[in-house]
Amino acid sequence: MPEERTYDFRSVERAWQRRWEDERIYVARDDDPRPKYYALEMLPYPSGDLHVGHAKNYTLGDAIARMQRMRGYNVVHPMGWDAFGLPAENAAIQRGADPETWTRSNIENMRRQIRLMGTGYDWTREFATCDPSYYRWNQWFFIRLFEKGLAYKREAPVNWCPVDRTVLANEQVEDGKCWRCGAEVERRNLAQWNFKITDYADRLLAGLDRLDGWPERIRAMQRNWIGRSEGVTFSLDVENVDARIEVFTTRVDTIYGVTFVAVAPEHPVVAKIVERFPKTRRRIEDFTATLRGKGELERTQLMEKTGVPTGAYAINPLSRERVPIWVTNYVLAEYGTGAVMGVPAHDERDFDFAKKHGLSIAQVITTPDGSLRAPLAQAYVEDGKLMASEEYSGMKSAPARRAIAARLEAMGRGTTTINYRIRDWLVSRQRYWGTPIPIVSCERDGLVPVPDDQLPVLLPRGVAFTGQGSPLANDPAFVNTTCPRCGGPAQRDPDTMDTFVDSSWYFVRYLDPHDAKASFDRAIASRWMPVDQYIGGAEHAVMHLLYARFFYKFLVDEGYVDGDDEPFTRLFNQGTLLYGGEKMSKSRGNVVGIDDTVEKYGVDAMRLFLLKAAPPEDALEWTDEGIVGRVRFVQRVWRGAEPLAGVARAIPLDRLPEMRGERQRELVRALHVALESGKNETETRRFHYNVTTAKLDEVVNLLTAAVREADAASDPAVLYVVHALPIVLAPFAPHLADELWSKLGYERSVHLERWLDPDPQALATDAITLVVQVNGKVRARIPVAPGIAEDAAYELAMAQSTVTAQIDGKQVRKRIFVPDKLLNIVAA
RNA sequence: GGGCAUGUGGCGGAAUCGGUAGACGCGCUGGAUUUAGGUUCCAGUGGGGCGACCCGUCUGAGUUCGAGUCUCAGCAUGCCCACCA
Repeated sequence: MPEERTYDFRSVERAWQRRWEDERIYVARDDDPRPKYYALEMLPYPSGDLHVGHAKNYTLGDAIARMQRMRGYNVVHPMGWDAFGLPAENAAIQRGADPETWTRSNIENMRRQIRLMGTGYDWTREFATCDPSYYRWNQWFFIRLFEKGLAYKREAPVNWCPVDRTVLANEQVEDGKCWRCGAEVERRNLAQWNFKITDYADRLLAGLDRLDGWPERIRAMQRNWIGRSEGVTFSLDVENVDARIEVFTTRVDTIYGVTFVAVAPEHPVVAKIVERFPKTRRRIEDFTATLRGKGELERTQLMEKTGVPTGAYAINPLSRERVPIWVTNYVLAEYGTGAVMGVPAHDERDFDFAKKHGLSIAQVITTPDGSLRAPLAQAYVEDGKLMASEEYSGMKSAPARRAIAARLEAMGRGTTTINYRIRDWLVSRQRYWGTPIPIVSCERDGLVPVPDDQLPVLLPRGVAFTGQGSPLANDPAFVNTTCPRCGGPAQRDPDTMDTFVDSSWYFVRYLDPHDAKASFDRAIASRWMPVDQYIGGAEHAVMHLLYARFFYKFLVDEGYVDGDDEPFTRLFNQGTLLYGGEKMSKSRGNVVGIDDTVEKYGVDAMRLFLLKAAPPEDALEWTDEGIVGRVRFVQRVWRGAEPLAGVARAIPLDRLPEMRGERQRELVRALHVALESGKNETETRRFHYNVTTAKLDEVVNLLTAAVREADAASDPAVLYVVHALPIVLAPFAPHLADELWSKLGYERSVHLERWLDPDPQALATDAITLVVQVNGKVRARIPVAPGIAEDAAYELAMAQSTVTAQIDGKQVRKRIFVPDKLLNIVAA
């Protein structure tokens, strides 16, 4: 039996959600004259059901978008679906579900749940990346990249996940394991499509310096991933073999300490040496066999450093010494040149290897004071002073590097080189549920792009999901086609694109989502870009966020969008939601559902809890008790304000009300403290609305007390706060705010109102508390008038027994006076 | 091993600048109201002491009139990177 004054959140919340959509209050217009603000949460994958962990992410984005809208911005806040991907296809294999049907029904459910949370999205911009009208432009951009030489197909050792049965990009291998399923990744030689992200390495790095609206942690992770290192690449002749070995080193100052050359088993020189020295063939092949199929993790980290001598020798170009060439497991074929100079005295890895295989160790760097002498117990890897290095002996490392680099360059043997750890983005996937790669392979014409007017290359329906081989490769009707150039028989590429391609430009498509003639309109996109506030978890630090930055630079370079080539001006990393101490996730089985929570406690209570419990960047523990406090808050607001709803219409909020006494002053001040907090948290982009909502508690607590007074209904200050309250609540508890606002007699939604500016006069106080310290310890708090002079304050302080008792008999040495705040008396 | 964070009551957390430590909420305790009350209202709630007081922000040093805040060292936790030559 609901009591008269109980706020019935169930019916109220649903009614407002309907009205907001009917009135299209979140639809952003391109021609709106107000300054634009693009708020965006990372594109969700429609996995099925939302839990309150998702709600945490969307609630923050929604509060920011609502706040900025009320602060006078033309806000665009879109939502859509990252709809391609493996789970849909796995459901097809396991349960016979059609991936599209499965995905679409998940989208339906998640859209319903997101609406249930009352988030103010502009649904007119919604799309799913599996819509042909979207992925068509994936294909179109793929061809543009291909034309510029930025998409290329190449056979190389790649990461293969045996469980998901597809290749993976380097970024998608974590600790040698597949980022999705955790299976140990294998190495395979396959011909695959790559995007040349390495061409953008320096710009991706330089751009990070400008992104001061990004968490430093994410920038550091990207810098680390790109991994720029400066050094020298030089070549060594191989004795009696017609070949040279190129090596890359950042420590060319240690070149006189080279005692061996280590090469990766895949290095081409190995074949030439084997040809020249057939007796070593067996040994090398046996060794290589032990490594075959082993992932990079196993080869480079789990296994001990090992190797076999090839029997050949390389010549140090400066010292002319001959040093043995070894095939080893610790040199990566893909990084640098696939070969390194071995300097055991000054490199830990080389030291270990030399010790194990009895290779000599030649010290060529000593400490600046020259005290360090062989035999070395471990590698000395610091810079120092050169020794045993001919004319360079005695030089410091840094100048020696420059001098030796110049000498090698003059000899025509070397160049200074910048090497990057990042590798090209491998985008082919041997799976069905993704964007088909729009390239046809013709025996005569080679790789031919599908003409633009034949896009999209549609995913065929009704293919068989056997779990054996790629569905597209097994479908002759799809694969067999004619060459667009010569008309002869040709084959379609049977692979689909990495779904990270889909999410690399979706944020631009939102701005012109229904364009059938182009990916998006240049003028419209340029008006809205870049994204002003991007919100998402840190798990995409070196995947999505790096790919999207690369892709957007390409879009700007090619003139598809004008303006800065960084797409996300500011990035906010949400903390995860924990439940029972663990991250809330479906796979852990510790989820708290949205539907149940909303039904039991209400949307606004859920939103307020998620905002209030912790700063948004921190991990937050969900508790069923904690949300009860927010349910109480919602009810308290209603019980406090609603009874006064009919008393007065249209209280002016642009000026302060008459305040009859200190209680009224305090109440109005509390409101303005909350307004100021909301403003500051938004402007500084800290978004610590946990503090702002705490200030709202104080307002409501004071209001509840004031309303109990007999004359509350005729008190201008109380009525002023009642009328202002919906505005300050609106970004955080949007339904409660609008319900109260309409009860107060206003026709238009409160979300179309202006946020109120905190009034300095309301924030000012006419009595302040002066803290009196003796030797830094608080001894008294005296109420004083603002602006009190030091001498007057001192006199008041010395009238306090708690102060004089501490000074008792001591000499006052010093007085520290902070106006209106503190007086510290130093006595000894 | 390297890098970056973080460390405050029983719990989540507050505390622009170095200036009243613990706002606000949960929980707990006591009281009120109610036929009843799991989501009502009020009050109290860092520890110690009867007490004017003493102690207290991971530990230890330091700077300062004054340190949760700054510096150094250590410990703990979390995240990221980890044979990249």
